[in-house]
Amino acid sequence: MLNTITLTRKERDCIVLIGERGTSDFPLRLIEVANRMNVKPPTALNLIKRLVAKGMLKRERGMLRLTDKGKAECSRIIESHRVIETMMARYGLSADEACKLSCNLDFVMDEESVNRIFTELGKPKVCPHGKKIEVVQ
Amino acid sequence: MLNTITLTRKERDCIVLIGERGTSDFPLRLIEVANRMNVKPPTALNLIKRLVAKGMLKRERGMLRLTDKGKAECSRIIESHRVIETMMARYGLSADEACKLSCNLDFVMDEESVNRIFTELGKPKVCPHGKKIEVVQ
DNA sequence: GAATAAAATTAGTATGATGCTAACAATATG
DNA sequence: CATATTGTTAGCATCATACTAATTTTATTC
Repeated sequence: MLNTITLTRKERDCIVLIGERGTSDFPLRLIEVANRMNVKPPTALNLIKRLVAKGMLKRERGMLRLTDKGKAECSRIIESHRVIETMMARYGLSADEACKLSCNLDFVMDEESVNRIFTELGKPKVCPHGKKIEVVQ
Repeated sequence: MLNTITLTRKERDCIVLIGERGTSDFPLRLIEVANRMNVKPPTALNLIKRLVAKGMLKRERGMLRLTDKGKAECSRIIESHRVIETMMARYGLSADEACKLSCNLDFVMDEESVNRIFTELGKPKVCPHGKKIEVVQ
């Protein structure tokens, strides 16, 4: 069963970007999202508006912050991402390849499936390459 | 590295459908592709035209056949599909869940990565559920 | 072979995701 | 305050997906 919350790939990338790099001290702004995603501000704005409409994101004086729902979704994605990545790495894929492929699955996989793989793998805390998840390819 | 031939998800489904069920005795026709993909004939036609343009498919008196290129691509996808599925099933996913998730990866994964997982798994000949690959969800 | 049925095709339209430029507005910063 | 930065709007474009309605083509059947 796939996850009920439907995100597009770019929405997924945006949530992970904001969730990963936007600490409470330094929340991201539109211009930074645009730059990091290699798109122009109007494109980023469009994406951001969709995430706001989906209840994932809130904007306060230009600052972009995930809502609780957005944080939960982001955590789920990152957890799924690491699980999938780790599984693939154990089967001989390079960390980068595993990461890229994982981005195609992490946001569509349901929690139950992730948990089942978790029990087999042990919960990995970091990516196989030890770096942060690269959201923008 | 992702595969250089870029297919959309529906193109992937269509190639696999034709490759799997279209034997040389009974090649599929447009109407059957439409029915099996649960779309109307014009939608199927559009898809088919794109695959013809990409050199994956040829049409002979209404019969749809994969070209050599299409056959190679289809084989690659199916092989990748089974490898990914088997890997996931070994980590506790149900056959159906593994199949669904695998459909998101099988057509974007490059041969080298597939082969690396192959060496770890042993080349599986069938899906974990022993059924044909379900292309249309 | 003509009539009918089935299949294929065209034309037109729609939606959603992604992306852009150009212009303008709002907000900071010096 | 002037300038620079940032955000926003409007308008447009492309691609994938999908539809209906109408027409044409191809098969089948009488």
